[in-house]
Amino acid sequence: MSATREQILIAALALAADQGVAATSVDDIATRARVAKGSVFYNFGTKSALFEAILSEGVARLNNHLRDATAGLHGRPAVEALVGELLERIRENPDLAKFAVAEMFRTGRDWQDSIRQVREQVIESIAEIVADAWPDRDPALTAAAIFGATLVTGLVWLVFEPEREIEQVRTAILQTIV
Amino acid sequence: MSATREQILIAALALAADQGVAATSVDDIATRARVAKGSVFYNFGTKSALFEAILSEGVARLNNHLRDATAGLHGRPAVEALVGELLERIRENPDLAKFAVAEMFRTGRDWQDSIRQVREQVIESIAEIVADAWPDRDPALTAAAIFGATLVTGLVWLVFEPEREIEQVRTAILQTIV
DNA sequence: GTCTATACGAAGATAGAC
DNA sequence: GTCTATCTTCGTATAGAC
Repeated sequence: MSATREQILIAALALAADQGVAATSVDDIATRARVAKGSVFYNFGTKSALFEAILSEGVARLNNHLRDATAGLHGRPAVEALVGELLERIRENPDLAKFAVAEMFRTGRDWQDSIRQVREQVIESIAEIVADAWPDRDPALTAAAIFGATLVTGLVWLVFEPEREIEQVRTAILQTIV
Repeated sequence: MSATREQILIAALALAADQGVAATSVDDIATRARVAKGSVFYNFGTKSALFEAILSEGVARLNNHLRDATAGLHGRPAVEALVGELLERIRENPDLAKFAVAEMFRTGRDWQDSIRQVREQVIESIAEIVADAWPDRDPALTAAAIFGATLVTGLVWLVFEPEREIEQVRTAILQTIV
């Protein structure tokens, strides 16, 4: 991937995580990425396509990480590995987590399809582990609860109490989830 | 409150929940509310002030409900009442929940202060109950986990699987949280 | 208190030089 | 492949009639 393209992706995600996509202008993105506005359109075509690329590439990586982290595990250990890995991914890329949270429940957006895939894929990954660990529970709703608890706690940590250790956060979540 | 003001608030919240605030124009709000654009500015001054009003009024109501629902309760029953009440509030006003989720972790916004108060007040309300129910846990992080689990599960329910009963959702959350 | 008409700036997108 | 300059549309906000 070219350096220009990379810089644009990073700048766009950072700005959108903080202000939202619509409030982030291509001018702002270009300035922060230290490229000209024309380069943004040359590399991505439209503003929408730029954010679709951020979303789909980010989610593909996340799903791979979740699968690797839980491969071969079952029951409670699988759930613990999953929560731990998700938390580390959020720490690794908080901007992507913020962006995903903000867009997760919207339906009237250009990248509606991309975001739907994100949600379904991630919840589905978690639901498989839940179904295996607790066969008597509703997999989809339980997966949503675990995902929500980890995502919100992780972001509260990184955005408002970054001085805490990840182990502290992981413990608090796993104590709350059974 | 005047009918015009009320219609504007409802229309603005519905549109912002679906598309985000910045992507929602005052033109769109006025059309949906069946009033003239000028009336929006007459009643609220600026677009920002309109959304600040939505946020602060909505959160004041939410906090009152949470307090009433848990008054006099302690320990696990208090947590159950809290989750149940929060879930009902989300069902009652899903648009406000979507709006709050989308804005929750942003810092570069006009209504940054309002949203900070929202988050702190709600998490604080929950943290008090948590501290009482589980004195050995970290109140703030545990509160975040419970809030996140309920909020995300509630919205997954209403947005993507509305055919389910609220009791089913409540049970799934309370089974997951201990 | 609500409307219509309009001023003015911002933002997405394109054209063409280098 | 990246830049600058420009076009055009859209959106916030205001002024003034009713």
